[in-house]
Amino acid sequence: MSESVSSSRAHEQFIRRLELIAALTQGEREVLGALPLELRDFPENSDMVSEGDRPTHCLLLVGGFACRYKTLTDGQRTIMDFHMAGDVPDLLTLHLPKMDHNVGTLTAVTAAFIPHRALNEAIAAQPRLGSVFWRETLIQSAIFREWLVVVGRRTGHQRVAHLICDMHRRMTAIGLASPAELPLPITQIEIGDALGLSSVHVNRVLQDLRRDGFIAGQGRVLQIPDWHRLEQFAEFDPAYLHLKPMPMADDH
Amino acid sequence: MSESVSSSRAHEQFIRRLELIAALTQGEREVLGALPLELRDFPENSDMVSEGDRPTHCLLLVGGFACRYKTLTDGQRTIMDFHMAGDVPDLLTLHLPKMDHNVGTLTAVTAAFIPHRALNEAIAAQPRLGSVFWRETLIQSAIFREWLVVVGRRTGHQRVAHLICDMHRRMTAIGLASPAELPLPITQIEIGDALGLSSVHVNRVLQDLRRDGFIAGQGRVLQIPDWHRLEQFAEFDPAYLHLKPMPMADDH
DNA sequence: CGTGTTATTGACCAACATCAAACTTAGTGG
DNA sequence: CCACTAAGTTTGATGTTGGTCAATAACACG
Repeated sequence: MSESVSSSRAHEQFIRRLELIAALTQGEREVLGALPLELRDFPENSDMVSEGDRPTHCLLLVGGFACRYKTLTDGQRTIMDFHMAGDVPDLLTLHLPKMDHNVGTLTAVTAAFIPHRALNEAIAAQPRLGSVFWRETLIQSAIFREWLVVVGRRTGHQRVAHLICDMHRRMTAIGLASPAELPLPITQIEIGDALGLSSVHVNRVLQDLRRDGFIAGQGRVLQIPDWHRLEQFAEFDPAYLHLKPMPMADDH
Repeated sequence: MSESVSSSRAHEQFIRRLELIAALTQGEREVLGALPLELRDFPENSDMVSEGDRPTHCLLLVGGFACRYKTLTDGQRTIMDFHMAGDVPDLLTLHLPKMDHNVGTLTAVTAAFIPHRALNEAIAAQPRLGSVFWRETLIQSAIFREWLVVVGRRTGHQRVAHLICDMHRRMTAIGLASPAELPLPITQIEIGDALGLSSVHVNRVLQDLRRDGFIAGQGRVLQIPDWHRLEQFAEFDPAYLHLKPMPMADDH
């Protein structure tokens, strides 16, 4: 059920993920590589952290997809963000001890538990790591702001297009997608929950986008004939992701 | 145009504001009280920080109201949050140097400039202050998440009611509102920009809320006959503000 | 080969946008 | 103090986006 290693694949993923948003020194990489991790598997559609929890660990996603969501009194849920390998969705519990929302899995997930204490010791040993973690939570914040604009002001078609662009950038950054193919691991219901649309409407929007040549491919693996065109349509500007320039960026 | 004092009213506001979200030691208060501040006035409806800027200072609001917003290509704007005395809306520039949105004034504003360097020195002198600032940015983040739910999933009536509850809590916390009266310094246009509604619709919604006894008073000073009823209607749960229990809380 | 989830379709309806105009208010200069 | 102006508020008429309900079809899984 659990296992403890030093500088495993999980460590590497975490380090590579942080290097997408900040440069790391060798000393910092070493401290990160020595973090104690306990791997654990979660089934599809289960909660990893729940509203009201006061966790003593953070969760590093190693495989699979998760989302951050709230459930309303009438049972509706709002998905506020998606998470994937390398993300630590509950990094905020370091300084906001009580969760005010849930983090749940979309697919089966493997995650590594990192004790708060170990993270704080890492920060103490390499203070700049504190800034990197802080920065990571600020980028999260920037993503929420951008989604606020998307959900508040754009049409259904633009919202769906924006979500596709967003996921594509993030998945490409960690090697899970390519300019050619985007394997989206989320249902139309979940897309609706994230964008404030009904699943019925999401379905119709996807058909329109397909008809208009913005997306292609059936099932959950999308091909996008013209990224530039899609991004333009969605008014997608990746600046809010604050990623350093990608190695194999497909920018015009 | 500018003035430098030690432990002015601005310092006190900042300290009191931070004490709403975290306990401070005497040493921490002293370091905060010694921060170099330069006061400056901004006219109504002007930008204090703009998208693309790389500020070397942070802005502490001392008087007046401001908002955080983005402008879309078609000229529409989305307001992502409101700010008031004691807030440092661009605290995030400490670790996200390039602004990805604007901060502008709603009313005439007095703000104090604090050099990044001074803030970093304060953190170095009292490391727990770093955690407090980090926490402050995390609460900002929690507010964005909550608004995401509100904008994505609630009716116009609930959105407006929620905004009123939100502003009331925050303004009461710093002494700008009471259970009896809420002097809202924002136009219906701005309410619409914040909630993803047209100003026409906001106007009709306000009339409905008035007719149904949720709000009273004309002009921009609202009276709320029954806070509990309004909060229930809005499904407002103040947990996301992460404020410590208020001295004169009006909880049931 | 059932059983449950997801995707799709159609019919109908409500919330909210848009457009345009009138009205109110506050501020400004004479 | 009064006209003049600009911004905000209010009202009405009309159209569109996207929701809801309900049923069917397509999958995935054991």
